Amino acid sequence: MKRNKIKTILSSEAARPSVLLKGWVRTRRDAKTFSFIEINDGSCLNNIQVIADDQLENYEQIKKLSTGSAVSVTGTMHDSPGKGQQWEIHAIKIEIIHIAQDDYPLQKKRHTDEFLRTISHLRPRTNKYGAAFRLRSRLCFAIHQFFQDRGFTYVHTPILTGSDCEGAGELFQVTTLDMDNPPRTDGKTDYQHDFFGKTANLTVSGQLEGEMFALALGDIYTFGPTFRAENSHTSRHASEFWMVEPEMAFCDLAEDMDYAEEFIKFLVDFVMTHCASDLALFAKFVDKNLMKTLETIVSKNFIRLPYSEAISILNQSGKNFSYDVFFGADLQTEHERFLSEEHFKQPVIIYDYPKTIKPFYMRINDDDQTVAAMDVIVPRIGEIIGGSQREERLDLLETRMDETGVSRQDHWWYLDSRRYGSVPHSGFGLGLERMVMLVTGITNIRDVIPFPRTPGSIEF
RNA sequence: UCCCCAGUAGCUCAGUCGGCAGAGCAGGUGGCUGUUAACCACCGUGUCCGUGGUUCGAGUCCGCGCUGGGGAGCCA
Repeated sequence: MKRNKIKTILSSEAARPSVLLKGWVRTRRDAKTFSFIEINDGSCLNNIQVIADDQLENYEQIKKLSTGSAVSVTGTMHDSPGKGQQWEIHAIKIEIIHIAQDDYPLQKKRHTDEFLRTISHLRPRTNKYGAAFRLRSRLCFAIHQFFQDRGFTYVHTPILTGSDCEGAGELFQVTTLDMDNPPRTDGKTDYQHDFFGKTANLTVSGQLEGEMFALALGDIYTFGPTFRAENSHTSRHASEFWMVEPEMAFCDLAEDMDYAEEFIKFLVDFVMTHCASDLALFAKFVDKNLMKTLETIVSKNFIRLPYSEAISILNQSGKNFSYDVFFGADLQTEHERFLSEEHFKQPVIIYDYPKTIKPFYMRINDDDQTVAAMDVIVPRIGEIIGGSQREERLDLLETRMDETGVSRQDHWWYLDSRRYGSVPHSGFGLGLERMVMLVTGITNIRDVIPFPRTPGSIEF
């Protein structure tokens, strides 16, 4: 007999004559002639209650089942007379697979997130983290569905890269050289002897390679791990995270913003529809306003605000910001929070930023002062999407590269795309973890990554 | 990298003015009960983060360090 998942059993319309469950004991309570055992198998948030009668041949062993122990239960399904559940299982046979040691760190009460981070290998066994990682999985599925339904091609851009000047944060270097005794030329490490014959790094973005495929396959997306060696200790940054980067040919900035808004709404609506019970946990224990926030995102059109107007609103707000606001200044966290959380109280897309604060590949607008860039700002999270229309005009792109100190020689292949059938195209990047944070209300990125990597921390 | 806060039992935390180290939960034993973070009684638990100093005396005050957290910068 194949095992039944608890999710399937609990959602049954009618009682089944025979079930086989395998899972872990969450809690056990003894009655006079039987024992209540609550079992969880990870298929859903809820436990199933098993009634173990003292007539079972191994009842003395069953009474020793501690929290965390693994069991296999064969039994019959019945309406539960107790409160809190529709169904329960009357055990015919309980096979003890393993009894957890009594120093099992997870208790039948609330733990702090900080403590659970020190036991990342066990925390997915808790309600909250189980829900978070199930939800993360569903969100990844939804990301693929959104793009596949719209005819996008999934492209695997490289994780090892020879490019070292994309300007998106600090890079992790990858080498096979003997770090205690590297080959040297003129006193400096000679990377001609390294594995690839030059320096190599972990990717900080698949965008440039993604553009090459958009200019061949039309609409593409990348979705994979991304690495930043920035020494930042905040609740929103990790050294290893996942990023989704769609890239669309024949697409301008307005259409790019349309896609970004439609995408976020699709993902939020998807989890509201398909992850209702897990979401309910977050709405109850993590963020009381969660459902209201999500409904706002799905129902309201995102505000679209040129950067110059954002500057005006900030200057007229009467707020005393720590950082000055003027045309040419990068928007700080306090400014973004004011706009999305206080002024508009909903997602805002800010676009047409000054070229001086944006990278070389963004398309210059006719005013020659701004570029066709856009950031999607959401309450509580801040920037969740950053994107732009790309500069498709070879001469303007080369000028921008020279201005910003990006090597034309190293990017010869990138420039080739502007020589052979160059077309307007656009794309954006969405941080998966920030999306998980948005839909769960979890405030620390370390709690939405199974085994998070941050500066000074790579246990597990 | 900068600013702020914290570190006491397995976990969550209290510890007053510098004067014998505490509670709840978890664990153990017994009892009770179609129970729901079950309940009741009893029992055990310490490098008070480390280090140096002030003091008759430091968990408590001071210096340095480590670890964790919050915020900023940078960004997704």
